[in-house]
Amino acid sequence: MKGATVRNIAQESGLSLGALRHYFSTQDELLDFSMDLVKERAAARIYELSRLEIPIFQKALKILLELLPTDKDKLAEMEVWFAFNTHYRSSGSSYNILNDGILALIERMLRSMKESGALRPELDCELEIERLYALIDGIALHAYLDTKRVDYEQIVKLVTYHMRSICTEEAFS
Amino acid sequence: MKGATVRNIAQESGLSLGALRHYFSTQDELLDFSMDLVKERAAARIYELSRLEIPIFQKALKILLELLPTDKDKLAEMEVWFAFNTHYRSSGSSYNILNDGILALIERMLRSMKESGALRPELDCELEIERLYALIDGIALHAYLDTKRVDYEQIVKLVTYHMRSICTEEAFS
DNA sequence: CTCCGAATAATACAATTGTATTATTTCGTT
DNA sequence: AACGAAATAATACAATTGTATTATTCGGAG
Repeated sequence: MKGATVRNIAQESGLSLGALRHYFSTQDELLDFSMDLVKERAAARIYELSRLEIPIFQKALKILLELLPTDKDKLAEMEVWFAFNTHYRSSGSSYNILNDGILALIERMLRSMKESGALRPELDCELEIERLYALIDGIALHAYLDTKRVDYEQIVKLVTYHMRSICTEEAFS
Repeated sequence: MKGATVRNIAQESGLSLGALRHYFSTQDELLDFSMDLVKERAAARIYELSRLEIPIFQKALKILLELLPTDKDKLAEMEVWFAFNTHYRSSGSSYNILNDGILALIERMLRSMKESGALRPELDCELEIERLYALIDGIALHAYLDTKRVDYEQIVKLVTYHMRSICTEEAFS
């Protein structure tokens, strides 16, 4: 957040301090708005993905890879997300950073896979939801912290490996 | 980092500005030292765990649960860790926050489990290391972000579930 | 065209904060 | 006891920053 001063934001957007203040009377308002914007965009991206009509295993992989920071843009987005999160935590703001919709997306995905028989029948669906959710965010965290080690190829390998381990043979053949 | 001002730290430690400055001539020095301290303590805790002499499955569970924020203290430590991480990223400091030794610990753990036959033979050990590492940090992240949902019970259930899924039947009977 | 409010700009103000300076105290050594 | 260096304290200074104030410009409705 070091650079997210009102003056910097004003300059970068080509406005003066007064002009910017006309729309956002306080810095917190400005930051809240920005975070809402990021969340809206992410939600829209996720929604689009969930409406794809392709084979279930490929679709699952595609969705999961879209959730992960597999390119510079998403990596930067994640950087921002973490910065905001830390800021809100330490500033005691009441802003709720949660609910990015990823959990709900993963839940729908796995339930539909279970329904269609793509999920191995002996698995506990509830726990698989939590496990996949944690795994995805863990990979995201590692990609964010150590991009060299957890690069794109590694991410694909890991996600594919996990999905294979919970799917029936027929689902990805 | 909002409250980590030189003045606050001086006051909380019962020193004056000048006294504190006698030991740390700059704020960055002070923060670097603090982070090193946190890392040292974590490393010591991890080292102790790795020397335990108990059955391999119980030992693995014990170690993994120790790595996770299963109590207020470790949760607070994680909060600090994230705050520092974000600070260092945005301040352009050259401090290297990486290498907490967790990856090395998990690698040793899984390799010894593979050696002793506790790991299911059909699994890819390299990928299982990365998967478990990501899963642990993902659970940690979720516990940090949403303590209500990912509480102690949930953490135990998830970790146990995953370890069972990669261990042979004999390993945890 | 005129007028009025929105939009923008420039400047000011107070608070915080990192760092520097200077003076004073403490304490072990000779 | 005396000296000197380390330790501590108090104060000062400059920079940054959020916010407030005031003035000016713009653009459309009447």
